[in-house]
Amino acid sequence: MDDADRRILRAVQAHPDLPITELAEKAGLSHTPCWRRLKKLEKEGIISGRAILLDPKSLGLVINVFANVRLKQHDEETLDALEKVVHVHPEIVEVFSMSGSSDYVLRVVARSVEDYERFLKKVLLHLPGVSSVNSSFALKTIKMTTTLPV
Amino acid sequence: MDDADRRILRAVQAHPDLPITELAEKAGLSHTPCWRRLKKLEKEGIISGRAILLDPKSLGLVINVFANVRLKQHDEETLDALEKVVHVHPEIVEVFSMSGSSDYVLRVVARSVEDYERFLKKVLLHLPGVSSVNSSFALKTIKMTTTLPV
DNA sequence: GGTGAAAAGTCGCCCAT
DNA sequence: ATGGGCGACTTTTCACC
Repeated sequence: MDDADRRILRAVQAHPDLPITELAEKAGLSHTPCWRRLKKLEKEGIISGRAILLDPKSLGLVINVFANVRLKQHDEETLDALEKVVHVHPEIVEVFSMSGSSDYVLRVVARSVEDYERFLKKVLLHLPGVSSVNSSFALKTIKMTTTLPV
Repeated sequence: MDDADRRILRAVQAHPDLPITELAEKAGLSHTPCWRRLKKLEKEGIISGRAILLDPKSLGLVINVFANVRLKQHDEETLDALEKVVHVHPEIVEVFSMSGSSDYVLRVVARSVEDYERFLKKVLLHLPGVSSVNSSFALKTIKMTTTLPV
């Protein structure tokens, strides 16, 4: 990864659906080397994929909750089970294991507070090893980006 | 938005760079109506855009922090100023205004704990109206998706 | 790395149904 | 609202500087 690679990454992040020729232009290269580098970045996994971004509001997903989860057991099986099962639920969009007072923080999207409450009772509280879930509601999404600083 | 639209959205989310013909197939339509619906979904803003996803680890961005921000002032100017200035810093990838004990939660990426500490001192603590910042470090990213349930 | 060009595949939009 | 098809454009590959 040299500076040209970084310039390419900055350009694709800012303009994900620009044709290679224009991308190359923005990165200060011509199309072939730019394409070669792009492929290399994909193969190496530095570019991990592409995504379509949907507008949560349009889908009625107006509720964003941070669920702070504490466990009663911390054995490996319990952790592995939990870390696997969160992938099954599309309402859970982010999961981090944490230092400090929570064991995990999950970001959960929902259509309404009632919806979230149902999800909390039916799913979150029954995740492997969970002892308590402390929910913080977002009032508004101020910023939300997939663009990383390179 | 009918059921065909939802099938399309599910298909593009799961396979963002599939050619329209195959997408249409997965959604149970043929290419033209699928294409028209996709365009409509984009125009209506339900599809808000595309993105390239980079692997944070490959970029050295191994530190993920939730910064819980409290304000000393809650007047409109302060809030507006803060909500604008977070867009200037690419290290801040998510910002939510919150109910409960924090006014804002920011997710911040960094290359190291020292890096984060610098950012905390130089930027976060000087954001408009901030009285305190409580940082929780993620030990590991378990799940992180842009795919929404439709 | 850059140039140019040509092959393969998609897309965007027309049509007829 | 669906399916077919065609020209325009991109992506991808190549040979060569």
